[in-house]
This record gives sequence, structure tokens and C-alpha cells, in this order.
Amino acid sequence: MNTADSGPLDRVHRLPSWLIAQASAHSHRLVSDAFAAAGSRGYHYRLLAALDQFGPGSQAELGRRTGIDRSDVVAALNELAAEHLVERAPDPADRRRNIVTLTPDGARRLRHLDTVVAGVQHDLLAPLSPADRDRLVDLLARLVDHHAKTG
Amino acid sequence: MNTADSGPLDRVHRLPSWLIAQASAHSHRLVSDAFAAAGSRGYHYRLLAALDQFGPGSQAELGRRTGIDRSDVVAALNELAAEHLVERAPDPADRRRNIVTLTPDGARRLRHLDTVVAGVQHDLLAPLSPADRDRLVDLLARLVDHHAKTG
DNA sequence: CTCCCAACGTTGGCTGAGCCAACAATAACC
DNA sequence: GGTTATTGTTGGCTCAGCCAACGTTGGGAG
Repeated sequence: MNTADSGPLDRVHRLPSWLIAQASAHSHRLVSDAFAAAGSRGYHYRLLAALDQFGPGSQAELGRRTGIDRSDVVAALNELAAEHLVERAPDPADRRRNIVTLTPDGARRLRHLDTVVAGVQHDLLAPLSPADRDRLVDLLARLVDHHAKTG
Repeated sequence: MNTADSGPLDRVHRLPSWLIAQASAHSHRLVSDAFAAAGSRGYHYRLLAALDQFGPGSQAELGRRTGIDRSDVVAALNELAAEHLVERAPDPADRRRNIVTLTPDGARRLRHLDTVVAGVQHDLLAPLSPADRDRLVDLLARLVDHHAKTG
């Protein structure tokens, strides 16, 4: 973000879409900084979380579960495998597939990232009271829900 | 966004930071589609708005007012100038500067984009009642405000 | 069994918004 | 006068998301 404006740009700074974009930018900075400090990226967290929640699966399944494109799954898994957080083995029952498994190290990393993420949520919502945080989450959830179905 | 998940990724889909990112993604899609249909981009709108609100100014001033990087201002102004929405003239009082001015065509385009933007806000907030829209805007404004100062 | 279509992993590339570094020209200050 | 700052510009980088193409492999229809 570029600091030091000379007064607000009225037409823009009041738009809901602008506020959402700003909030997202700040949020994204917090999240990616925190992930970077933990040696990971958002994609890693999503993939580890999916493996933990759904168990081992093919890369295509992982992509569907996390909403990450097949091609991006490949790269992220390469990085996770290089750190031994994940294991990639050919599926004997279907030679097109790789079966991806969470290693103990991966589970450990996931738990650590959980705490990192929780800390970020805390910082992000710091200016809001608990009741306001709930309100914000509820409003955003309704917004996202609507556009997920409609869009 | 990737449709067709197989159930929610619990760890991720409840995070406030995730909801904000999702809302921002949907919002951004609406905005950029609408701008594209009007033959413009977000940068164009911001620059035209700044010229309208603050009057003519140098490119560096425009960058400061809109929060757009100097280098990106150059490109966006090239595009605006190619459409004669903006005029770029050397400043006789300071030969480093260009003075950028909004043309009548530019003012017209800005007015059109205003209506486009208003339509997008309407679509974006469609699922919320007027009172909820106000609440959301208020909460987001407080969030953004806090993180802009804390930064 | 054969043919065709679908799914898989992978490579490579593209977009958009936001940054940052460097440069020559010019201005401003001590 | 000599140093520092500002300006316009070029070029490049990141990060998330997406899409096209390829060769491989499975599975269903005839």
C-alpha cells in the first residue's frame, strides 16, 4: 500500500468495494508475512489442511478440495515434498494418479501454521469488539455465500 | 475462483481473513468486469477521479493522491491520453514535470464510470439489507482505518 | 477388442495489482 | 558550486489465480 496521500479520494474511498479491497490487502499482508516467517505460503497451508481433514488423495482431488488449480498444486507439492512434509507415491490401482500423504513432519507444520493463522486473525480483528467481529464475519459470510451461488 | 469443491475445508473457510479474501475476489471480479465493459481499468478511474477532485497536477502528485506507483501512473496515463481523456503538457515552471489535465471527454468518461461503479456496489451488496450494508461498511472502515494507521 | 472420450500429472505461459531499482534531466538547497 | 531531492520513464519482480497443451492412462460404447 502507498502511504502519504494528500487527502482522501472521495469518489473511491467510500466505496464498499474499495473498503473490501483495502481490508483484503491489509489482511493479505498480515497473512503472507506470517506464513513467510513460518517458511510457508497460503497454498501450503491449504494443502496440508486438506490432507489432514480428508486424508491422503490424488493431486487432482487436492486441487478440488482446496480450490487450487492442478498446475499450482504440482508446484506447491514439490515444495512440500522437498521439506518432507508430504509424500508422493504412485497409485498402484490407477497409474495416472499420485497418492499424496501427510507426513508426521507435515502434521507438525500444520499445527504450527494453525497457531500462526490464529494469531493473524487476532491482529486483523484487533480494532473490533468480540460482538463486532461476529457481526463482520456473519455479514461477510452472507456476502460470500450469495456470490458463490450466484457467480 | 475454483468451483466444485467436495465439502468445505473447515480450517480455512471459517477464517475471517479467508472471508475477506473471498469477498474481495468476488468484488474484484464484479468491478473489473464492469470496468472492462466500459473500456477502462481501476487505475483509470482513480486517476480521472483525482484529476476531477484536485484539478490538474503532475504525475507524481497524481501518484500520491491515488496511491498508485509513479511507474504505473505512466502506463495508465499513456492509455488515457491515447483516448484523449487526459492531456499531458510540460510544465513551463518546472521542466521536470508534466501537467496532466482532464479533458471534456475524460470528464464524460468519469461520469460514466461513476454510474458503472454505483451499479457494481448495488450488485455486490445485493444480499444485504440497507441496515446491514451500513453495518458492513462501518465495520470495514474501522478495520481499514486501524490498519492504515498501525500499518 | 477397438475407438473414443475423460481424467491425471506436468510444463509453460498469461493476467492484474502492487512494488522497487535505476537512470537522466532538472530543481532546490547549503 | 556542489550536493541532495524530485520527476518521468523503463524494466523487472511478486503472488494468486487461471488456461492451454501434452503424453499417459482408464473406462465405457459399439
